[in-house]
Amino acid sequence: MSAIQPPTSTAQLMQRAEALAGHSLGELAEQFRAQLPDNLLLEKGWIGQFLEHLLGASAGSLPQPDFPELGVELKSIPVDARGKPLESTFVSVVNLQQPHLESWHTSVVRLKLSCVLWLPILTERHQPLTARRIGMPLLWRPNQAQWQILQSDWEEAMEKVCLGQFDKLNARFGEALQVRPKAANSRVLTTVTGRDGEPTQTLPRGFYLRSGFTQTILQSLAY
DNA sequence: AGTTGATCATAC
DNA sequence: GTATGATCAACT
Repeated sequence: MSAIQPPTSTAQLMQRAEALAGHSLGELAEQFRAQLPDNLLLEKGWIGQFLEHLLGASAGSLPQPDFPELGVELKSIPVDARGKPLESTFVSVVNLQQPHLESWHTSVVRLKLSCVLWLPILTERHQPLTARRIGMPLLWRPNQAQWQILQSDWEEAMEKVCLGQFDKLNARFGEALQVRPKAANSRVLTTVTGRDGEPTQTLPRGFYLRSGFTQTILQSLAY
């Protein structure tokens, strides 16, 4: 795959993204000489990483937006024929080690969600990767009500971390932003501080946007 | 059928 | 192990 220069403006990024709309992953893979994986199960993040390349993203695996100069985060989102998200959206890992050093204002969650370029992937169950088409991109900045929900969810989760309540740090909390495991498997553990200040181990977690929240974003911006 | 917990690839 | 990119599969 040839290297693609980072976009110099958000407008240019949007132009690039709009140019992808309507094309199938098969077409784009052929055009850019990329090798589509035989099995998405074995490379779950392939589509997202492919689109990053096509649009010139540069942040790599750093905890910052995909386009640092523009402050724009790219999210590919599988949607059905009605435009409904099929999955939740991973945002970032949860800092379980130093939660007291975290604040909402400087959090990676706030940084990444300040401006998101949603790129819908029209997806049907069992549909081959090559046949899936890119939808129209949407640039989203949270409104005041959305920010309030996100901050509230984030603070609720981080409070549990600060208190060492890792048993309560599950997917049942959070109106828009939920916490779920984020690891290679359930045997992966990370060292944290427990309820009584003692070192203990727990499963790494990540922040995810619930699909219902994402659905309202996509629908409100579609008109 | 929607949600929660589990899992896969890769770079460093 | 921790960060990125996510989807799968079991459970309710």
